[in-house]
Amino acid sequence: MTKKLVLLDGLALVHRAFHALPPTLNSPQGIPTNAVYGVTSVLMKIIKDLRPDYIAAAFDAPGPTFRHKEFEHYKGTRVKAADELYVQIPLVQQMIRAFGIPVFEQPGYEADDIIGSLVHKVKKHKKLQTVIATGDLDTLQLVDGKRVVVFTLRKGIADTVTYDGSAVRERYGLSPEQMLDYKGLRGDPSDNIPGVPGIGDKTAATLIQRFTSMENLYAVLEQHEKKKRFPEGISAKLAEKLLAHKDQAFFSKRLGTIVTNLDIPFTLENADWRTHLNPGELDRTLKDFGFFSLIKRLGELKIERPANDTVATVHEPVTDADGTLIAHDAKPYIRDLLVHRKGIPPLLFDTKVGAYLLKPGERTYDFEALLHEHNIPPDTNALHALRDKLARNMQEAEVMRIFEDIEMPLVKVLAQMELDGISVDTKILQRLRKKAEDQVADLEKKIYTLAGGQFNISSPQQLGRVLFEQLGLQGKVRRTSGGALSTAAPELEKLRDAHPIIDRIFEYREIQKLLTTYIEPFPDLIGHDMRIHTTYNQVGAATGRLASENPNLQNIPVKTDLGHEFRRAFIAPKGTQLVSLDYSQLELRIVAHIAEDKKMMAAFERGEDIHTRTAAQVFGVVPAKVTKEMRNQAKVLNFGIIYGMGSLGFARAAGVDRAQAKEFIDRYFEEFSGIAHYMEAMKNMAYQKGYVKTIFGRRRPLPDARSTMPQLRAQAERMAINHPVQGTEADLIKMAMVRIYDFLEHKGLRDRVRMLLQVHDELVFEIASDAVAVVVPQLTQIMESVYRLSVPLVVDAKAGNNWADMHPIP
DNA sequence: TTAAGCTCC
DNA sequence: AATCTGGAGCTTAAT
Repeated sequence: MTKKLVLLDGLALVHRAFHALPPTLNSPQGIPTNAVYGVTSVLMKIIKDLRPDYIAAAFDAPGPTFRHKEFEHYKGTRVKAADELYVQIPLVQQMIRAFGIPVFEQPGYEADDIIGSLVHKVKKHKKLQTVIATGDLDTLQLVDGKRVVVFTLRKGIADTVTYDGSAVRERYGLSPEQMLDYKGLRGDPSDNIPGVPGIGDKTAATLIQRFTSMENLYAVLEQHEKKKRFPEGISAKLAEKLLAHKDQAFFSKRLGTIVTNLDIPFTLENADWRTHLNPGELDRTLKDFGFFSLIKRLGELKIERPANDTVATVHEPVTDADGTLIAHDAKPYIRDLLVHRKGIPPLLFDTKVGAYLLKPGERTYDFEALLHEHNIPPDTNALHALRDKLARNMQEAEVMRIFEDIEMPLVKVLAQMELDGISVDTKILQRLRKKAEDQVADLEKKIYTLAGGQFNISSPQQLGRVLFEQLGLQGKVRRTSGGALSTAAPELEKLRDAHPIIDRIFEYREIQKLLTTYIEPFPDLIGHDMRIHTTYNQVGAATGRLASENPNLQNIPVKTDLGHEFRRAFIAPKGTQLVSLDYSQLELRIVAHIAEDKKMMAAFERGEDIHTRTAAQVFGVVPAKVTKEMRNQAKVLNFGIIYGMGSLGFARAAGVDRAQAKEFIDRYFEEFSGIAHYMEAMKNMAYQKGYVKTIFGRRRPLPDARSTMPQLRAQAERMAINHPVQGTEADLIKMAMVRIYDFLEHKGLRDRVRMLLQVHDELVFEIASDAVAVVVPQLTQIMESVYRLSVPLVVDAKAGNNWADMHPIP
């Protein structure tokens, strides 16, 4: 049996209802309720006509600024009307909840984005039809045949129309995906999407019908541009208009694209409204509003609790064992509680994180798969049963302390960081985009000239042909696994002197990367709060590190000039400072501690530059005699150790021959014998026990340490050497994050100090300017004393108005 | 979907 | 003869 999910676009329905009904309706308390009445009426019509099994509502979250239409509306002349509308929103939400329907809002995003993400999320359920109920047509791009349709109000609230895939084609002559191309050209004034000036409904539709997409349209136009003869039906004037506003058109398309990857705490269970509906409460709510006619209509609907045959397994969060909140992936749920300023349960048991601690490195921790793995029947008790099983296994694996003291308290911290987001200056972004685009275009031309023809520079295959065949460049270039000569940076580096095209390719790649990965997608990722909200994946990295996604804010460029300029777009809002606190040489300090290496410990104890000291030891000179080159080779050596590098790898990285590399490494292990011993000990442990662990007990299973395949075994051994170091680093900074959060909460500083980002050994804060001087030393102190190692932990503090221009704080 | 490439720590 | 330093995410081209 196909089930039906209805997604309500809350604000769109409110708008329609508000303007369709006379503003004379008032609650007994005198609050205007015409929109509440209208939405309730529409909702009952939806229930009657569509008979949905599941319903969820999405609202545009109120924020300090609105990016699109709301802001314009608000600024406009209808402030009074807007007030009367906005005051009803909480009431509408109250009414929707009274029907047992969950309400979702996410600061920084529009209801469309939430709906898009929910549509995306339920896609895997083949036997589910999704109906988007809205007052406007922005969501037509989400339509998918008959499986995702849009149900909209045409006029007033009684006249409705449903768009499935064929209805969209019939009405616009375009497929749902093409609605985006259409909008890109046509624009949408109500959404502040510019489009191409002078192109309206008709032209936009005709062009996309004929050329299928904007990409294709522009490809054709640009080919014809040189000949100054345009395809039939496209006048020179029209072509000129289109070409002149190409950037704006693509920007508009992007602007109009609905986000589909938000992490919303939605499950089909919590959208199972008939189960959650409390008839007495609904009745009372309707009476409170004075909607007596609706109470009568409600009776005619004959709403019944559904039989227990839901599509998915029950794993809605539940509150136990003593006020503990049990959930499989609790963070979205916690985020929701934080948004609505509800209390956070003091104890948490996240089964997803538990499963991860027991088996880090799995690709997914799917709830159903875990039940299967642990032989738990998928019934209403499944979540409890899984919790019990995981708890026992965690006790046994001795990871309970990590779970309870680090990972569970961290969930709330991450949820708050994700909600806060980091402020972005879109003007800087736009300026940089122009600059980068110009540079890329310029480089393209130069590369084509040098190559003697056009080709796709981004295609390694085509680039390889140009370099190695057409230009006949030669060198000790490695091959890719596919057998072709590699065009990766270290290989091209070898050809640098052979041809001027190589340098241009390096520049092209750098700028192209910055453009496509960071600059171009960012406008879409910025919420109406003008902030970027990343998501932290707590179960993504096998060593215990966090991963940042959508977007990844842990790999924002820093080394190159252009990358540095990009960082300038991450700003501290007025009256605040961005403050970065990073652990100095954290991984090497951990190595010194775990390996109990006397010389390395002594160097850190004395506050020496560790790479200079290493060079002094290895090369047998006093530190004052260490040259830049020596220090650099020592640095490569130090980091190589952490990663389990061999002599060949070191030779390559340090630019010495193999014999010399071996000599250096031998000297290193002679001098730092503790480290040599540590490495052997970890390989042994992996072989004997099948796992290694951090100083806090976080495990990493390494079954391949016993493999008979040398390749696999060597890799497992390198992981064995690296995990205790990288994993301990992760443990330490996570502990620091929890302590800092508790400190800020306890001191009532949460409004003035926000922890925004974690970048493995660095924390970035937004701090009220007048609090910086007092708070930063306190934060530094917490980080440095988070755990006592046999070497001191040192934190460097920097502050500034953006993430690029920061000055050290003493 | 995978491979190749680049970004970060 | 060759031997690929750990941990991530994201984009493009090619399949």
